[in-house]
Amino acid sequence: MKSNLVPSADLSAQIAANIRDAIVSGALIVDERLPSEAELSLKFDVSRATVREALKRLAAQSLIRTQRGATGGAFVNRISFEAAQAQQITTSTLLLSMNDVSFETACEARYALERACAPLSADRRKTGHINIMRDEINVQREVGLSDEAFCASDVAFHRALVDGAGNPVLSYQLAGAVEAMQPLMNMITFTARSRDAIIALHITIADAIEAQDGAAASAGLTALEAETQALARRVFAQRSGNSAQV
Amino acid sequence: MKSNLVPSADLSAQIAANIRDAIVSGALIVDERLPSEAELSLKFDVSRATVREALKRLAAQSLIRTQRGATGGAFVNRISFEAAQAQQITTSTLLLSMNDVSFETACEARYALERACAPLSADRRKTGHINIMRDEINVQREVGLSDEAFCASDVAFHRALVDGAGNPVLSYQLAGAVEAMQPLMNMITFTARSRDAIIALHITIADAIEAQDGAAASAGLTALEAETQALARRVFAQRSGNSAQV
DNA sequence: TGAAAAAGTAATGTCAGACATTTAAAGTTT
DNA sequence: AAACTTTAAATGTCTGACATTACTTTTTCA
Repeated sequence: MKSNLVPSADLSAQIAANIRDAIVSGALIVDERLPSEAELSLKFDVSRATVREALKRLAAQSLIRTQRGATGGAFVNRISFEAAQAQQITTSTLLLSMNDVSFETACEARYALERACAPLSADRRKTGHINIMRDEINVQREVGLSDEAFCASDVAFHRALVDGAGNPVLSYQLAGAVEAMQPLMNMITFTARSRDAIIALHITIADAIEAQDGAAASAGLTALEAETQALARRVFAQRSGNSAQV
Repeated sequence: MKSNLVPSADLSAQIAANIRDAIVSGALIVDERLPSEAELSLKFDVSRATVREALKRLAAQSLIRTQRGATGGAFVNRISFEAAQAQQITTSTLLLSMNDVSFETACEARYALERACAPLSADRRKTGHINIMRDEINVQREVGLSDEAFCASDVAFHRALVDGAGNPVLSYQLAGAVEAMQPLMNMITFTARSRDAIIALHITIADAIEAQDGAAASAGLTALEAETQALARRVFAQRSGNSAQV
């Protein structure tokens, strides 16, 4: 852990980058304790406040955790799939909402990635995954269900499909794509008829996954993508046609 | 932007969460200026140091940027695909290295996701993407090329393939999967013979993409995955067989 | 008059030192 | 031996000061 820092940035950013490099490169291993704040401030020749700002930056990325008390300090964190997923979802969601990504583009990406999981999920899905999919389909059938709840159930359905592949890396990657779509999906009003169409395709997909027919599941996802894109086009066209509401 | 904070966590974490929620919910919009540190410290009734720690947490996630000077302050940042990608790569890389994810699992995820891009890329790739792929194949042919350089070229090849789909969301998502694999790939020794096999498949894939034959490109990727998995098995088996080196 | 120079100002960046709080370990008492 | 107390070391927080930056305003003077 050398102290060769890049100038022209905040000291706390430089120090954070320095320590981050040490973690990424493996010079600092999981659960290893960093020097105390006082020691770091000596080492980098800055005040304790600056060291703390650097450590908070790292904590925000789940790279370290801190403990108080006599044997406390900052420890290299083992990034969990859960924490990484949460971060990825936040980042992906903001990325889509801030960069005028079209519904079409995001939707295409999501279904392309899901199709990648379908054959694996058809192969390996457990009974639990099938059950979740069936349950969510029943939720989606409920009359009087709000659009938000319908979307949430949709997300749960698709996550079960993805999880069925039994590959945590895939589940992690897909979480961002699927969850980040939700705010965009929430902009859509789902009529009873469009819900019926979606539910029918969900049943097709669940059947295919249960029958371990990957090709059929992929085809179902393709059909669902087409249905969703068409629905979105209708909704957006109607909106811009009626009231010119943003 | 209310001040109803969750207890039992650091004040700076609570404040960061509060402001983060305001950004994610859209209460604070892109390029909007946050109150000054002094004003925030009044508002949340904490010291300026604590406010600064909170702001550094947000800066570490690219949610805000800060400017010095009279008209400076903290501004809501428009997350760029580039910044999001860099974060995702760091997170994904650490996730794989820290959680004993098997080569097999990571490799499967990567190729599954890449196959999702292949048909789109075959449809839409520009000449530039083909050129990059051809160029990287030539790099991979160089004699005396180090394993690291070979892997780096491999990554560049596959990123060109993914970028060919012309979907920034897909490119962003895939960047994590492809780049995070590199450290794992670097553990492999690529013999001249195994390089030849990989290069041959790269040529098959590049040809298929150029011919806009998505199915052939997918098939090429499947073959490449099988080749890579087999190679990894050979290398790891040999290592555990010979010297009991970690 | 007008452009350059100087001063003003408001913000972040950094520092120093103090105190509060938490936690585990060491020591003491019963 | 168990329960309590003390100690020590660490992070968490506060206060106040000064440094630095960059925009705005004013002044100077050609």
